[in-house]
Amino acid sequence: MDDYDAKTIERKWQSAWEAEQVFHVPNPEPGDAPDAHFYMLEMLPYPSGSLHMGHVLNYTLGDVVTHFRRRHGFTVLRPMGFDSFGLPAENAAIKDGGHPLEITERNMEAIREQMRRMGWAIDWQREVSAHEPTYYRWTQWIFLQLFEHGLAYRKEAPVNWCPVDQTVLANEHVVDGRCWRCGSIVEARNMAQWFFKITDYADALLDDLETIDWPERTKKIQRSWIGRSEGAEIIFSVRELDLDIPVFTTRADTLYGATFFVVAPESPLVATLSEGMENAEEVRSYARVAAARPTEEREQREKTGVFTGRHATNPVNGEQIPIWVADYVLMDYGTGAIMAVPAHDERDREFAHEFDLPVVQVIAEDGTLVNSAEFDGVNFEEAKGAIVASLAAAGKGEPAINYRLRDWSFSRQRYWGCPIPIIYCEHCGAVPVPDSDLPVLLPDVTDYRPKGQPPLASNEEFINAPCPRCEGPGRREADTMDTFVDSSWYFLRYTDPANDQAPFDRRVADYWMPIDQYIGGIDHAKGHLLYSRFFVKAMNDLGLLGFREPFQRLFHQGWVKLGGKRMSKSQGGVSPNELIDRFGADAIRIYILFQGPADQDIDWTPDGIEATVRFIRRLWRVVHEAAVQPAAPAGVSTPLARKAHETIARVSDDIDRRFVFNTPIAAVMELVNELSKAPHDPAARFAAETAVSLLQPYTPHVAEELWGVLGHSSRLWESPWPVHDEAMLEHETIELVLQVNGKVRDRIQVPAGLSEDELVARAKASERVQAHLGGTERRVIVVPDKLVNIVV
RNA sequence: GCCGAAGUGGCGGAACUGGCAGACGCGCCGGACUCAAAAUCCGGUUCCCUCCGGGGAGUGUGGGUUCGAUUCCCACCUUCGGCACCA
Repeated sequence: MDDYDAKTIERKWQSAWEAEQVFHVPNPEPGDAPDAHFYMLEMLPYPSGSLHMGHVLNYTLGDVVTHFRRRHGFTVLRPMGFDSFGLPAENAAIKDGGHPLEITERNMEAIREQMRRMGWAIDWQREVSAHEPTYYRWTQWIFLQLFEHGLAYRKEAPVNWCPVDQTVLANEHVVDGRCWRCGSIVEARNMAQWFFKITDYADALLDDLETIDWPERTKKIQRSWIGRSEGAEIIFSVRELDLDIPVFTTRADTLYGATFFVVAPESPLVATLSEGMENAEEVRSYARVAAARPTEEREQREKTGVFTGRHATNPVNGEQIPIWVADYVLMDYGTGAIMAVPAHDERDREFAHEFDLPVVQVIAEDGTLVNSAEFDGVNFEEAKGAIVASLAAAGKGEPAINYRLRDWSFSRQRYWGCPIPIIYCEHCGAVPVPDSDLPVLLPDVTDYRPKGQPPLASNEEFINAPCPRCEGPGRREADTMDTFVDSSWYFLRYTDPANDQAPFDRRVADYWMPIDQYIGGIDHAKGHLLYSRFFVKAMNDLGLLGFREPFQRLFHQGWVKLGGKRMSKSQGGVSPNELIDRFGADAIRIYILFQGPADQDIDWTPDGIEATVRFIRRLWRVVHEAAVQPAAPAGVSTPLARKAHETIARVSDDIDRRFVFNTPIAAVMELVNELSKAPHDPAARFAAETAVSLLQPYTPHVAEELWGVLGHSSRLWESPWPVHDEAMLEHETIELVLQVNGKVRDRIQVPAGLSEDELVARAKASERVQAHLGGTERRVIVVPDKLVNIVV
């Protein structure tokens, strides 16, 4: 027996898999009989560096599932690609010199090599990269489809501007008022920007969460991000201006308690209302200053505001209430104006307190209305509907729904991204580039540093283009797309990566999709995972796809942390490559999954990797010993044989039903321990085969090698998953737990299947039980084949 | 502030449907082999008490339901995540 040599074994099997393209799966031809197939996908890496241990966990998880499904007879699609456009590569290029393209491709090559060395079962023939024209041509095409159907539009709007990265950010990427990448405080700017109309899909995105198998916490994040709230739109009017101002409220029941009215400083109403008033200048200057206040300051929550001198009519009682301008009212939620009910809203109460405005209670302690005319005594929940109904009859209000979700701003003032295929023409406006002219290639520029305007704007060769409609002079859109656009449809391109007629053939996409198991970090809960759902729904509406959800089942792996922080590429210290050199890929794969439940965070420590190597060496030794034993005669049922069957059952159930990956390793360790204690058991060989076979998804290299040692000429990677014999799980004797008053007093071996009376008799025969049986017996609880509890 | 998740030995964790708390592994202690060490193997390892038979306590804290609670219910504490002037 040679010593276990990870390096040689791993190289050997990796070469075999590569030479035979073992993990490539072809697409079905039209008319093929449907087969059992499975689409396994992990979120694709961003090639701004090389892989870290977080990736190792993510992709090893996917790998175990891939092998497990393959060996259950499924055709498993498990592709890989690169989210290769984006800021980090560009910033790295600016910092260190070099071109983003060079840096990106160098990183991609390093990652491919790492992935090969980890032995992951990937169909490399389907590789896609966001920055390749063959890919982004279709990103542009999909954008144009959305544009032509009104789902992508350009408008001037206040947006989040990162002063360091010199670009606009989506709401999803502003964290605590700061840029999620560089941490600078985000500024509000008014700019013409591109948006996707994700708000059209707010209800669908909400409702269809019921149809997918996702972690509940992720659904909750999406639900609260979409933020649907049901209420009413109610019209307040300003008599002297003959002006109707609608407000949104969820509390129509408190309408009689509205004692003042507030308009957001950004609202166009500020100008209208202050027009001709004595203090017009004061009002406007407050609005100007307040609107320009940095978000951070505005969140201080100290109430400021100014009275306009105007009054609005409360539609329920005709009361004239003062109109204020105050920055605690936001322009981009509801209508940018509110009715204020200081008695029942904390913010309104603070404001009323600050400016000495009247407070009128309209809901009593018991939840019924007071001071509310004919609604007095009505329960507040009922009053909501009743008041809205009565306003609706008078044409002064109607039920309404508001969302906190905003449209997705996706244009970026940076270089390293997908060009937006639009040409601006003086006569024709924003004109789409015809399909036949796609892709609009990202030009090779030398200076791609951000200078307040997008780098492409100063590239004369790129920017000047004739209008596709009138052939007059035009200018190309100089912004590029957010990388989250690229990653909103990559999983579709994998199904048909070489298609040069379309982003994908609908038949093929419909065959593989939706993804059966998606694995990635929960940090994408309200970004990528929401955007992709929107894309799929929109493409379904456009007839490009036959399904409405991309990810049927979702799992979030935990973070691998170092010193309490998430691992990232910028943190040195733990290099998967170095670990592979020292311990081998199999040991690292098993180690990272043995640390605990895969959805839980792991504090990285190298302690115990050695132990994992030790386990593999132990396996190596006992399997070699067992390999010279004769094969077990049929039906042999030694304790070792039963242990093997039990292990098959446990491992299969853990991976399949429970989706846990640490306990199967423990189960196989137990089996190997038993085997090493009984090396000449008639079932020794069977136990060894079982251990190797069950471990194969975790340690595919050494398992394959040992499969050969055990005399198999077949390939383990394509051998059926073992099946346990149910009869072997039944024990002839069981350990009966004996309790007195719920405390364990004894454990005895008894034959399985005894009657309750017989079990009680045996329990009472126990001396240790008898010692605690003083007093009257009140009750006896029997759990057959398990436990007897005598209560005295 | 609102919403959500999690707290188990010295450490990572196991206990799936209310029924033996601590599987498996790390670390540590003792032993075998060895001139010695490494490697390997064997035994022990929740805490406290013990006349060595055993007894008691114990899953963040305090209560409750139950014959029986890591598991269910209530309150609280701590940590982590989401939202946050959203009307």
